[in-house]
Amino acid sequence: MYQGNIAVPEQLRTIEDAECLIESGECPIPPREILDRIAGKWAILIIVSTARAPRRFTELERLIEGISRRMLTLTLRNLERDGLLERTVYPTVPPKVEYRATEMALELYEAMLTLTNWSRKYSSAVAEARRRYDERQAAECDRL
Amino acid sequence: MYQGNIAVPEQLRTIEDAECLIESGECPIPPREILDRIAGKWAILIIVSTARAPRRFTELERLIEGISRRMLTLTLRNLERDGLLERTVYPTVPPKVEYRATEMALELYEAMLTLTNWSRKYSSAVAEARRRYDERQAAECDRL
DNA sequence: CAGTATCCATGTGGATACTG
DNA sequence: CAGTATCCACATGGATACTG
Repeated sequence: MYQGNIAVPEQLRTIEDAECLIESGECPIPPREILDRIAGKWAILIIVSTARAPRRFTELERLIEGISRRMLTLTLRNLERDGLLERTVYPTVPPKVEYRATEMALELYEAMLTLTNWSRKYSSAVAEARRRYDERQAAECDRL
Repeated sequence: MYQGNIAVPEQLRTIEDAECLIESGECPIPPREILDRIAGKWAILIIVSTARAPRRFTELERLIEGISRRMLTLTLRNLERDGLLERTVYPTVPPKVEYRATEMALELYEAMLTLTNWSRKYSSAVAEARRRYDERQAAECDRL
């Protein structure tokens, strides 16, 4: 049995309690939205790549493999709007714009690491569970 | 300045380093997939509501407001496949099926709390950032 | 350079009729 | 009861031509 101190299930008996934490609560911005923001394919990558030094638009476009111009723009705007990215425009010709992760963003990234740690800890267990599940499905299929 | 010990930016200079953590790495299941799994609107709610006691299908359908039958089924299957949910079938008539969160799932939920904590800490800062951003946009619009 | 605007393909998810 | 199957609406996201 797992003996760690998971505080939450002790307090959360109902789905409403959980929704308080996940969906709404007293916060102006519900946690759900935060999750959505960073769950996107690109946001975390942008935060990380602007964490140590300011980056320019084209630089990010090159760094982040596979991102489209559209998605880069959209994600940058959203992150900037939420105060996770600082945008500095140098009014030169040609224009120069730099993006840099804010401290808030760095802490968010740190929080993300808790999840990646879980992932590292259990990834083989999950893989194993999937293998067994798929095996059972195949067996089921054969039987019919 | 933020003085906490964010370990990662120290180690992660390039986007490739970050991708190691977020996208791939040596794990059989990349963290990205885990994020995708729980980022969905319903997964966490299901995990929480099956955390303290087994729940039946219809029970979940009633508990989790707004979920469609289709999404409930899909999410349950995915969670079961990943070993996050235990599915027990009682071969009675009518059938009875119970779902229960595994220990792995509880730990995942615990990890999620780090994010909701961030959210609680910064939600007003984010809201404020948004307000300012939108205000600037409106002013910009007026000027044109 | 740093975007914006447009078109289009695909995926996601709701509603619901049907079934063992 | 516990699903499955089907249809459809909408959002997401890629490619890319164009612009200040």
